[in-house]
Amino acid sequence: MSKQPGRQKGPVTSRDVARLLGVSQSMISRAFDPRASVSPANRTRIVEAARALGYEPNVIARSLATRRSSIVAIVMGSMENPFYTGVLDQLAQALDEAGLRSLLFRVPPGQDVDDQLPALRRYNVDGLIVASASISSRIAAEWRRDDRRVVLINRTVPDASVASISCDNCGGGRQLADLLLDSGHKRLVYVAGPRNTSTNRDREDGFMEGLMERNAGLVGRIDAGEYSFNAGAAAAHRAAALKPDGIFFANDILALGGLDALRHELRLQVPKHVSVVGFDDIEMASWPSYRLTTIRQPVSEMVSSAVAAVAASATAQANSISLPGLLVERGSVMRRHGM
Amino acid sequence: MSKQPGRQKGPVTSRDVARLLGVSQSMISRAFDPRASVSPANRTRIVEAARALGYEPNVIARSLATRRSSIVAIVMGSMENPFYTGVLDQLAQALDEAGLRSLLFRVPPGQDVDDQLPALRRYNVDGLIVASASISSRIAAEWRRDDRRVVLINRTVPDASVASISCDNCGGGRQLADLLLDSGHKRLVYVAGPRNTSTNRDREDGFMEGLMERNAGLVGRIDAGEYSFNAGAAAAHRAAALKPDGIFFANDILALGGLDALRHELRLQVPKHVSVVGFDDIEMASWPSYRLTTIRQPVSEMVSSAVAAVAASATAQANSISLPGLLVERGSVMRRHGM
DNA sequence: CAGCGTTATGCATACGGATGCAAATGTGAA
DNA sequence: TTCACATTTGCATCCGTATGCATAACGCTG
Repeated sequence: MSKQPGRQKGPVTSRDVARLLGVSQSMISRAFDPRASVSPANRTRIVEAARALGYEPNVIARSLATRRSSIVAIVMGSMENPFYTGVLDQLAQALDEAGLRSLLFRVPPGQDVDDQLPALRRYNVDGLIVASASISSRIAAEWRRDDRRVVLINRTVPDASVASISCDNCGGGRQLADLLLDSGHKRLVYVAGPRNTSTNRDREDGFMEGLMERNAGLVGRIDAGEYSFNAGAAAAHRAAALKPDGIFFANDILALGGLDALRHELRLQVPKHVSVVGFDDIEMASWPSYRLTTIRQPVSEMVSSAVAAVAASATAQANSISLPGLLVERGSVMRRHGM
Repeated sequence: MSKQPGRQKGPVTSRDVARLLGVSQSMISRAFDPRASVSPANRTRIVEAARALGYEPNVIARSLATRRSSIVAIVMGSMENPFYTGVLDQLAQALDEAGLRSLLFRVPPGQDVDDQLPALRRYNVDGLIVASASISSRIAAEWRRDDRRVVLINRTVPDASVASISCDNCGGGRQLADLLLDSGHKRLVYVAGPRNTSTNRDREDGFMEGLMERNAGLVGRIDAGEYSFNAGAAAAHRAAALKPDGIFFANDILALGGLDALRHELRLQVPKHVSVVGFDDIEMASWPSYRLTTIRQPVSEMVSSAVAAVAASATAQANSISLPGLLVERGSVMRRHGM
């Protein structure tokens, strides 16, 4: 039970450094703020002493005083779709490089994102990146009022205060329509994802427009209900009944499930009997068993834009940007005879 | 520019509630602490008033006062291995259910985890769950001293103060050895993952022991270098030169890459010409194109144990637990003739 | 009704840094 | 040398909640 002042209990604080150097605590604080005015000599002394003592500013205390935290919340809806695990991975890394921490929120399926968000504000998070889920404009407005940025990935919301970064889902759908038509497909089926997602809506719209512009149409439309491998397989069974020669699955994970069902359960050859295309270009799409032709979403660009948007100064205009997807042709589409 | 006291700038604080009710701020604080003594009548009044005003305790301020944060840091090494994205997903969910938030740390490849950890302490995180990476015992000791729990998933460290949850990798390796031997395989190859991972070491050890107990051996050992699809494919090429009739890849993602290379690049049939087994049971292992026989790690149990361990009271003993894996037989192993 | 043990409440202060303002110091021009 | 002005520094206070200690209110027993 020695009570020497030398060995304190807790971690080193700015006051410890101040005492050692015989200066005020404020100066320590300022020494770590690049914009503050501290004489160069003292700044050096302080930084050295701080390192010697093992002092690191306490982020919590700082956050209490400044009302900002350098923490960005990442809200993920489903993680079933591998596309979003990739996004998450890159997001975490990009935020880290921007000096921001990521607080991860998984929204349980069925739960509403909006309900979780008030809890988030108690953490003073500086911003919010929402992937694979949406958000009400009421909530968005609240956050904006507090000067907290919110960025949606692949979703949009009719409110100018929230930034939104998407792949050009509509344009991608068109490209796929052109591809299938150019290679002579006549009996096309669209397998839709969840109704309420803008990714699904835009891809479908683009595809249909592309078809209609060339006076083509669908032989059928199947509702897969959710973005998952099994849903894709189930949809493939229903699609097969329509004798299609080409199927556009609303995303890759559906397409992969569909492709496997087509080949292994329905004994159909892909692309010989049916062509299959997807959307996203998840890693597995390139695996030799699949070689799926698809649209690649520019994930890195989307992630950098998202991070730039949350980190943006308050005055910056929140805007929606849409990045073009890239058609990646692999082996799941075949040129049809007699066109 | 009205200056009415009614409409404040910032969020509602405990003092606002106190003022409204004409009681002290401490009472508000205590009303939200189940162990504190507050008269039932007042507790009710306070909770109601709080809800009416939209008051929510500020977690940052609380954290500053209590030195705890209800935040757990999840440190992930590589996210290339899909197994860990599954773990992450479940972890985030389980922590959430335990009332804990997850701060996600991605350790860039090549970077040392230890270097990142001091930064973490500035966030007052209550605990640390490390997956797919290790940690030095010096750091572990520091955290323990501050009464911060650290839990390793699928790694161990020679220090009793850190809890460690693993799948019984060794036992899994044995099971696979038995399976391959029982089904008459004679020319076995082991494809190793990263040298410094305990998962790889234990699986290999278990496999070799299983082999040796029955006087069998390897026809060769290939070093894949890392846990990735492409590394598996590359390893398969080298393994094929050895004319094996069975290959144990240190984990599923390697096995999948290997399997595809075997089939599509080396024109070998699996399992007819070569049997293939992996470890983890990632989702893709069950896809019809692969139907990989593998050992399933009990992810849910591992995750619950990990969460229980970080949430445990300080007095609880940190211990290492090892959960058995389950052999999942699918279609990538064939019974060999003449045994 | 006095005397005592509980329970409820308020007061004051701590947690660790940030920051507006005033005081002190330094610089240059006249 | 003196005064005006810019740069450094320190003081005091705030951010929002938790909590030890003292006090007030309450219930019970004899």
